[in-house]
Amino acid sequence: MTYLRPAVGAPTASPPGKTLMSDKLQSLGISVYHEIRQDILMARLPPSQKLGLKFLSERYNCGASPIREALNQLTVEGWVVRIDKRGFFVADASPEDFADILHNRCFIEGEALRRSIALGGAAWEEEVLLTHFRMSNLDRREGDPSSADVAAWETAHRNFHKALISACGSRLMLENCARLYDLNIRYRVLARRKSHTSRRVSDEHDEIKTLTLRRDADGAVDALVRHYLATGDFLFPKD
Amino acid sequence: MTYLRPAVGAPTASPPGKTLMSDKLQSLGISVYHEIRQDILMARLPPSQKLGLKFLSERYNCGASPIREALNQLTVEGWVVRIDKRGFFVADASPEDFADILHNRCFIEGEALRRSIALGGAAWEEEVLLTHFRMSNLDRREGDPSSADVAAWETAHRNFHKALISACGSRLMLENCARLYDLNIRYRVLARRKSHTSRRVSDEHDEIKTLTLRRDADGAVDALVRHYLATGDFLFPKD
DNA sequence: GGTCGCAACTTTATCGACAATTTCAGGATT
DNA sequence: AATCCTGAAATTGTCGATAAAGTTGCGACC
Repeated sequence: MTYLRPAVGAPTASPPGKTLMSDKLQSLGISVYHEIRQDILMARLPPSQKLGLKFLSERYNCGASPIREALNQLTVEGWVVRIDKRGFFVADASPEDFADILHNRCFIEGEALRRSIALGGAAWEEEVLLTHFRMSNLDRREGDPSSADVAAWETAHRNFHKALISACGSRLMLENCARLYDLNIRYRVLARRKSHTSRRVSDEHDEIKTLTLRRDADGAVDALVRHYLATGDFLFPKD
Repeated sequence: MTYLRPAVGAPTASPPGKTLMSDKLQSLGISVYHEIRQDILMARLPPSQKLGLKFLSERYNCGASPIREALNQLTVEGWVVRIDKRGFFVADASPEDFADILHNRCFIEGEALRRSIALGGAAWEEEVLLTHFRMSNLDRREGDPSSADVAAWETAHRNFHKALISACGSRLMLENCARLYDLNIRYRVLARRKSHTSRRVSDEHDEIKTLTLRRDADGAVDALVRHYLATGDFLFPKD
């Protein structure tokens, strides 16, 4: 019996020749974890969806053990809710939850940016400049973007925001921000709106970048918070 | 075969008569999770300790599956580090890590307290008053406290700090604070100092309570932060 | 004498099977 | 007609066994 299985979405044909013994083959549980996480993030698994072990075993093509492993991790991270002896469910989504995420982002990421501006050195400045430039290039393309373009922009956008706060000096803060960022993506997908194409988001990013590199902490944090709040209003106008 | 096992630390004798079908019997994985977590918190499992499956299976008297389940959750929470295909280890501890926890506590819990003071109603005020009173009573006992006393004080202390911020209105903030609180306990235990008996901690708690109930947000937050920083200095004087 | 490589041992990751519990549907009773 | 049992089906939680790594120790070779 073998634990190997075809990579996700890849053709069943194996790569030529060597099996490459320990070459980066992560355990099954971890890769399934990433798959499920992505599916929840992208709302392919909608909120409150029942996550039966059998259903998931078939969907992700593996045994129940790796599935349980993945679900456990997702439970702690808040993507999945577990009801003892009754199974797993995709976490609910609500406007209140979204608002909570939004305000926590403003609060924590604002402080992280402030500290980065205070502590960041030349390498940090260059990283901010670079990631912003890369994102801007993708921004320029108009028309109907392919899904590959969207994915590329998503990555560039994440890298930019990550770069902004990367010099804050606190591991816990960075982890927190990363988690909040992902939680937020889910709501962006659920609202089925692409904020980056419909608003003048690139102007907002420009402003954040400029004020940050100018070491204007108050201005940069203010711009960042306004950027987030504007996105929030755009996604859920009523609130 | 049965999955039941004697409760932790309890005599092997089973309760008289009925097996009480679904009465609150949580799954094995979850109870083992709490046990391991407590052992790490209390440093009975020291930092960097290798957590072999066999070792844990015997220590907690169950199969490997519940152990893996528990370890996975602990990994996400940061208590345990997992190295792929190489096993699990108790997370390292370092002065830098402690400082990070400390500063994040000051920052987040300070804000949470501020919001509680702004939003809290009569029920919140009563809760703060009550939990403080209960802790104060335990504070008075001098001499050599039994371990039961210490545990009771620990609980009362947690409840007081929890009550302070309970009206902040943000689930994420409360979760964050709870996590940071626990992370901090570990360092208190590692430093093998009981801050509550060696300093005038009760005075600091009094001050926090009084300023909070007076709705003096700036003063209360300042007192809280000073309280944390003082504890930090006490535990790791050099930093 | 030190380093490299092979082989036995140890440990992790996974699977399939089994037990305990929940859920659901159908029928009897009030 | 609505409610409450009852039993079957489905699902979760757990275990022991197995495969595929990693680790260690010993001997050969430079």
